[in-house]
Amino acid sequence: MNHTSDELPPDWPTTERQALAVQLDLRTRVVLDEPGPPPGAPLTAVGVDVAYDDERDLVAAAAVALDARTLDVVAEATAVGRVAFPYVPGLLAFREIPAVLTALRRLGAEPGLVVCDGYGLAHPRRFGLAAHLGVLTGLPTIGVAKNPFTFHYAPPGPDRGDASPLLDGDEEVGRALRTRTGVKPVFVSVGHRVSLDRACDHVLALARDFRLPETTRRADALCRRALAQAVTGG
DNA sequence: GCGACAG
DNA sequence: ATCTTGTCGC
Repeated sequence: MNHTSDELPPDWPTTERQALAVQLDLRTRVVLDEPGPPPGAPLTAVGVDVAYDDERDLVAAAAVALDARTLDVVAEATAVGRVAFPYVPGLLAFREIPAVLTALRRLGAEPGLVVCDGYGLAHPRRFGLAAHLGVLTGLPTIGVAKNPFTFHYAPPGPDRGDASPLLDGDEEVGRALRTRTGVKPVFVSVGHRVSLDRACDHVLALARDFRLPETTRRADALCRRALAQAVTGG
């Protein structure tokens, strides 16, 4: 079985300067005026995540497809390759996306929604990982992050479902969403072809039993396994 | 100049 | 992201 990632996309940026230019170009193609898939209806929600071994210059990505109503796993795929870009705040997409694209190609399911680990429009140039992946694939995408990055928010109410705006100055770039009563919120932002209200509805449904959506929990576990297996061999 | 900084 | 023990709890 071939678990090696394909080569990088031909013109993948090497320098920060190139990456910035790509962001400024691609960000004009983000679609923000579609509501996205309706919550409650049949939906294949795909979680994507990436794990690293910087020592060995390895990256492992996972894509896990769930039935959004039952949270059952319906398909899985992984991809292991070389790290494509260093971690630079604001340029995370260039580090994560190549391996994620390979994993998505290998997934035997058509995603109705892709849930990313990180941000979409909540980004210094309004083009985070989730928005970038959406533009490259054409798929509806959202971002769910565990930290507020450089943004600010007033703590949402204490109950599951309570939310407050995630602010860049006075602009709402996402939402702090409480998925578990009394537990730190997650930070939701729009990627591509999904409204913020629906993004939060989907996150709440997917985070039925835990703070993080089941999509990201499954993808996180799988990419770690794939990385460990790649390092160990066999 | 200094601090902050998704994963 | 990753480095890392025990521990409390369902």
